[in-house]
Amino acid sequence: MIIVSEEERYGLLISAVMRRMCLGLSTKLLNISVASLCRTRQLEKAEAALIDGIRLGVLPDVVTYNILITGYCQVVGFDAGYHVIHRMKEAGINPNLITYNSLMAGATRQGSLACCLDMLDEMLDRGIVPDVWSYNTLMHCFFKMGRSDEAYRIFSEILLKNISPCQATYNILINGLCKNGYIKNAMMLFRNLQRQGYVPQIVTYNILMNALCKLKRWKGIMRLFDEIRELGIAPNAITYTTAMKCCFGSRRYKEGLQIFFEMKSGGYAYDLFSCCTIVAALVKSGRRLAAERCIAHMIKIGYDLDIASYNTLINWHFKEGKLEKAYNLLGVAESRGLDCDIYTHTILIDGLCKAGNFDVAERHLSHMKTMGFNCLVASNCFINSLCKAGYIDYALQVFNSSDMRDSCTYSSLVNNLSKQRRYRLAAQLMLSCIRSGCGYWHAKHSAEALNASGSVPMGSYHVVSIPSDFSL
DNA sequence: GTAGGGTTAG
Repeated sequence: MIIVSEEERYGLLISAVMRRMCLGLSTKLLNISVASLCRTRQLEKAEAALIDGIRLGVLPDVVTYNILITGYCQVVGFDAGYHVIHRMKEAGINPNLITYNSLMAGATRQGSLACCLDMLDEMLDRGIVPDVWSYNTLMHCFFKMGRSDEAYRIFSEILLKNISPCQATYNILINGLCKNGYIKNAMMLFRNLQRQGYVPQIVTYNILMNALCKLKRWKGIMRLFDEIRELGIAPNAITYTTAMKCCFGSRRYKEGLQIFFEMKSGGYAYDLFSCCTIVAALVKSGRRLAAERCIAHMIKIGYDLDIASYNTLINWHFKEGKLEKAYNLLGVAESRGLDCDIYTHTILIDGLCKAGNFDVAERHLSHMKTMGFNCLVASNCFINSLCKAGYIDYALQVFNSSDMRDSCTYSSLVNNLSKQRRYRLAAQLMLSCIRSGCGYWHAKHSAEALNASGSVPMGSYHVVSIPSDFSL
């Protein structure tokens, strides 16, 4: 038996407490550093920090592993995140509610409903009670997969189980309804909630504004935008970007730029998203100098450009007729490991067509098809440029050999056929456009074509004068 | 853990 004095006993006690305090503090510090590395996608460094910690006697806890799981899910994918659970078990740490919620979020991000449901099952098997966030995430996952009915069932389950929905629950519900085409229902739900005293967040307004933007409902958006200000809710960069996009999308460049100036004068740092929105609009409306100024700003700030930003800049070079610069920039994007997406290919094809390089454009179009991309817009660019360059019969061949068409496809053909006074064919195409449910567009030549062909009663459409020397 | 950017016709 070792005899220790009273003094020694106190000393040992104090040192144990100190060690524990130190350990607690250090694990917390370790977690902060791992979290910050994971947030900046530096997983290898996060792992190195973990190893260093263990070497120094600082053991990771459940929080450390949960942070790692979130990081792996975000950077690599769900499987990599799930793998961390095995490491937790080896370290003798049990996964908790946050572990499974993070994994469900990871599964949702990559659109895997099966994994999301598996995580819920595993959670229940372990006797962990899901919270509002588990249900929020599951609801989000169902909506993301287009399964609105089941998503709504999860919302009902939240209420049935007497779990209090949080702000995000309603946001996810409203967003899910909007993204699945139930914008009217989402709007009604929003107004009903407001009548019941629900105070919407800026996120809620952003979701609704974005939904109306897709419908090109400019007035509706502006009403919401005014409402935000009346309620004293502070708009953020997303609100401004969405409002601007809607203005630009409906060709209200003046109003869009006004919002941009309001954002600037309000001291909002305009980020990469808003920069791309503005540059794209300036390029499209031919405001060359303003576009250049904005691009110079983008470069000066030193944003970490992603593929969408490169697409914006590549498109700018093409519109300026600088093909070589466009290709160089594409090379830069690829060398940075960024994958070209549907926009990149479409922009390339459009750029090639506008430069009159139809052979290469056509080859790239078939290459795009073999890669499994949806080529509707790219094909429309090809058809439209062929028409404008006078190769309208070849454009018709391309049109007839493909079943991909929308109102843009018809619009290009009808307008250009009408310009060549080939009204009969133009009218036929226009009617088949309307019959196929592609929608209708307002164009001088389309109306001419219809009126001239006598296919529909005069006055049904926007009527314009018909050339006096016209004959069918 | 919920919201925003980039491509075609008129």
